[in-house]
Amino acid sequence: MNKLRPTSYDVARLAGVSQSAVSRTFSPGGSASSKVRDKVLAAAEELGFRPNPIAQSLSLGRSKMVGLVITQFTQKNFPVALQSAVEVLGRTSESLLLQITNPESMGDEAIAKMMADRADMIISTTEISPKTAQLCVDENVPLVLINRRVDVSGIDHVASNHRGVMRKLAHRFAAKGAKRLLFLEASHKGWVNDERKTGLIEGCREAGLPDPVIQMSKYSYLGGFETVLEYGKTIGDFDALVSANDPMALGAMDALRLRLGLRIPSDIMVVGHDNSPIGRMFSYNMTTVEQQMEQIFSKAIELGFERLKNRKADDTNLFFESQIISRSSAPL
Amino acid sequence: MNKLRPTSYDVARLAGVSQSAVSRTFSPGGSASSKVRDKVLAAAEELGFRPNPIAQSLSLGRSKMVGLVITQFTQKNFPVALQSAVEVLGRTSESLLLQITNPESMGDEAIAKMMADRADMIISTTEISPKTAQLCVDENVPLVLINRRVDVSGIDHVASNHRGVMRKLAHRFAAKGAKRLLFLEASHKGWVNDERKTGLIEGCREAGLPDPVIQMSKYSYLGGFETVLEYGKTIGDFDALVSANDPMALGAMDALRLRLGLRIPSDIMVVGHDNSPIGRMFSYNMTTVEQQMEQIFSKAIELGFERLKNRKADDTNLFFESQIISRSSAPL
DNA sequence: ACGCAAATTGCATCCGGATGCAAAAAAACT
DNA sequence: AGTTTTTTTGCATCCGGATGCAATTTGCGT
Repeated sequence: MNKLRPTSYDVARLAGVSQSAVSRTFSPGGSASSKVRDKVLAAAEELGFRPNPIAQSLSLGRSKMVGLVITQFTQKNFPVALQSAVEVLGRTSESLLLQITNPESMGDEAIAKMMADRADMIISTTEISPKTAQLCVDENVPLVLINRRVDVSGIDHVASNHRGVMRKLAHRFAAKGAKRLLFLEASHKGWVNDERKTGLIEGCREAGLPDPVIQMSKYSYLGGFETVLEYGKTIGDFDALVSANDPMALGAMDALRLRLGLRIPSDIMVVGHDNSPIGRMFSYNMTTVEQQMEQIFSKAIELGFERLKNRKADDTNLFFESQIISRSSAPL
Repeated sequence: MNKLRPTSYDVARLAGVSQSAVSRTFSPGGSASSKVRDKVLAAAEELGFRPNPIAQSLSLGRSKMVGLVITQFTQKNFPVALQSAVEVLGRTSESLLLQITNPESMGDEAIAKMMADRADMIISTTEISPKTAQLCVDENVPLVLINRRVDVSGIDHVASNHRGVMRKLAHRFAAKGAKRLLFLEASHKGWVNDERKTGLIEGCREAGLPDPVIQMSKYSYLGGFETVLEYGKTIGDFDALVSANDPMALGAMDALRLRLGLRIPSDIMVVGHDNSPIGRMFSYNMTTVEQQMEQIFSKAIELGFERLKNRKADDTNLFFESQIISRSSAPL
């Protein structure tokens, strides 16, 4: 019954060689004659032997696991991000260790848990305190932040060019004759929100538009809905509404159409952010901005590996261009 | 620079005790006098010592990791399921090892990878072949399937009572005077789809309604949309449309309202499935069915632990009651 | 204070592979 | 064949804790 898994010693005995020979056969650069290798492989096959990854981890000092700390966004690009990470990791021989954090809270605890679990590197999309970041640096655990900032040397950052795409958006609006823009920023602020806001303002100035009105809103579908209602009919004074994320934009659309009786895009254009699947549905068909999530994760993991192998001295700070996806809520 | 992490030997040396004393201090049932324990804890604190989980795994033969194999559903309850799993695991001292599979493919490969990674147990929401299931049994890795079936002894199953809630739904429809029901089943079939269909049919018969019409549809928003369009105006002959999942239901709603000009619920009621956040938005406000995901995951993990401790001889086959969430698309 | 049981502590070994080193074997060169 | 160089191979040890066993200490009873 208790059929224990065979070890390298079992294989060695059956093959009539030493345990080291077995280990070398299964190691990429191990020197073993083809004669020995064949005997070992045959014996391994017969016993169903697979090297124990835990023993390997202990011996090598590497766990072959990448820790991913990700914020939970029920409606946003959470699945997309995860999917990207999994796909990228599938190509390496790493496994995925996951922690999920609440969007409002810091990820420090989650990162600490990853360190305790001995993840080889940590990729995080959560806010993080400099103290925790420094801890990673001290312990030589590569940490790569995605769409977040922390001012600590030894940490890599990969992000979308949030500012750039928003500037481009402003120019597109200008080209369409839109003048007065309303920007819905998230009450739960952060670097991304700031970048987007700044980009939009910069773009408006460059294009000769007046500064957009900045309006704070609760970060959710309901938040966007209620914020628009508070404006009431006066929201018609704006030519376009730009949201820092999709859920708020969707809430705004529903308030504009269902409650205020405005038409989109003729009365007011709406642009969301992150290309969540919801916005693609026909009843919204919302113009939005898409981040290159897969590329971002891919690069993040690559950077982590470079640090692991000590091939890096400088901090990387990389940006990927986002795409504007034009749909009927704002034909840009 | 290369500040290696301290080991139990370092702590032992500093505290002036043996390595075993350190180990025992950090082990739950270890016998250590308070004098020694204090010295060890002080030394550990000073050095920042934390037991190496990899070494523990090797020694204990347990990895303290739960493997979760989950199907990717961009619009469905994927985040909910994951969140539930993470919350439940947070209460144990396990970590989460994740694999994501394509909904159309088998999870065998993912399960094999989990076994290779030496997960203590595997919780899966993917289709799986009996062969792979048997492999888990043979290797003594507890496998618990969620909302899936496999006919192998030694595997536990936890699922929602899909059939039961659909029967209840039929009764509710009957009470509202609805007679002719249309059931949208997913082209990508499976046990869940069958259970839902069967339940609805049973419920209709019990309630004295005619059998529902079963219509296959592509499993997606667009699938539901197009399927409804194919019916055209004749879909108005039905009193209610029930979908095997949310995305199809949402697509159906949009087709009904935006293309066919029907009113929901007065012309036709619509019920989705899984309570995805989208359905909650005001423009849909869709009646749906909610599964007790957190309880399901919690139970699944509990069952896994019981098998790990050999406290189980029989196969468990457990069902949790789902809730009907009544909203305006079908006020039930 | 003495005897015995119970609790504590250290020693040695195990978990399963990886690897430096030196011995042994094979290949290459006079 | 004799010698040097290159590969193979095995031995021994390490990675960092956990734990059975025996030795030691402490506690309790009289």
